[in-house]
Amino acid sequence: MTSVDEPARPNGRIRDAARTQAEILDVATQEFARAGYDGARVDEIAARTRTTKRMIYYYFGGKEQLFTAVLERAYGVIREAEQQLDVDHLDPVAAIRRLAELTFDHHEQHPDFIRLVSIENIHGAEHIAASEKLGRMGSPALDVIRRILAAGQESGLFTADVDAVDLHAMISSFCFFRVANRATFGALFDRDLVDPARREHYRAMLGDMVIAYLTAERATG
Amino acid sequence: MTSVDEPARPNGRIRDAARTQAEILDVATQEFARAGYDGARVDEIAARTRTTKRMIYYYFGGKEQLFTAVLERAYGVIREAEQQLDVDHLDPVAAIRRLAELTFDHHEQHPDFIRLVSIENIHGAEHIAASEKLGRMGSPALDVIRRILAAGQESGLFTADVDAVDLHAMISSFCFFRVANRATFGALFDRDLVDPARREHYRAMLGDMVIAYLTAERATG
DNA sequence: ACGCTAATGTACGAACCAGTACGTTAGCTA
DNA sequence: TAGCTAACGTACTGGTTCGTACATTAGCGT
Repeated sequence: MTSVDEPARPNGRIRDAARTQAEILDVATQEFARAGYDGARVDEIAARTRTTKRMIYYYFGGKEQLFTAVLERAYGVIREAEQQLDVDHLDPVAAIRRLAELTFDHHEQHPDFIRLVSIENIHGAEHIAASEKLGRMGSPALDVIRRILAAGQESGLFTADVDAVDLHAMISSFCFFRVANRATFGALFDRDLVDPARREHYRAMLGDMVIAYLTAERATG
Repeated sequence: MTSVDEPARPNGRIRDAARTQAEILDVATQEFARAGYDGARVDEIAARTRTTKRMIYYYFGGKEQLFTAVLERAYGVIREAEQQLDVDHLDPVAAIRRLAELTFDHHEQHPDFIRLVSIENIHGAEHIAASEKLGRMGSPALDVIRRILAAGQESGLFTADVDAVDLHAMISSFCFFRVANRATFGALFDRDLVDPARREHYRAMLGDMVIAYLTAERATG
């Protein structure tokens, strides 16, 4: 199951704080995403690591703090992906489409992240509030949107009355819904929103939607 | 707290199966929405009704079936609202906007419903799968969208390559996200998506987005 | 008025689960 | 190589929580 990458030590345990912590976080991410906060079992997380429950409390303090740490890491990943984005050489329309597609791709590739965010919302974002790290963590995507939006609006190409935060909400909502509500939507409407065969269709649909909204002809007033 | 609407019977308990069941469903809806499926407490639900835990098991069988019953009722409410919709006298553009606004309003007015759906998605829609009622329950909104879309596409007014299910997903995603992710979005970006002061702005934004997408000028292909 | 059953209440049990007290050892440092 | 401490393991507990066995009664039908 797990790839053998530890130096073949005959029997005794190997001490590696960093690896133990990372392993706990990996398994905890899966377990929380699988069952929700209250449905997740600390014992189950421990059982699926090479260490014991004792270490979860040793390193993280408790179930609440463990979930917070899981969230912090998950948000860190998307922030990193956003930082890779380089659209300064593109015109506003292409740049927005590129940004939307990056969000689309990331959400699709990280369904566990989506589930964690859904779970955190059920609990009123109390873990985000309790985390210093998440408060400080800005959003590179927002900065990018701000720049693109300014350029597009100044040139008269973008006619919509939105700011960066609202546009980010619009893009995220489509990407998020598709992954988060896959189960109920599929059960009720018999359509798998994450079917690979429909992936390009939805990816284009998102871009078309955002561009159409931003560039639509509007009554002057 | 609760309005006094029972016939002032001096002391003894009053037997009313329908009222007892309805009361259990009301409280269970709140409790599940508050804490999630596993976070919800059967004892807590019982304590907040005028009956006892025994009756929950008597009428519903167990926690799982209770949650299923809660979901069935919640979906029933939105289906009913959708059936009130009458847009046959409107042109396609106005009709779509009306439909989008109805979805927007219903989502905003029923945050508990949104939370229940989020919770159900965390659990892979297993309760919907277990419910016969929810399988049979169609979607009036989908029928309406189908009719509007056909009219709009035939007249050449709508240029987008979407069917009713996809358009429903697009509209829902914006309405759903705004309510479902209010907590995390607010915590991270310091913007309350459900702030009443911004309500009209987002309502218009949704309509503009959908209309712009449907009517955008497209390269003929 | 009488009995029958749906409806209701009480008290309890068994399993589960987060968290901890206590004991052990790897491996670095002087 | 002695000793020190961070890293780790085992075994347990106390409270919680779903579910049920058993007892009771309201109120309808006849």
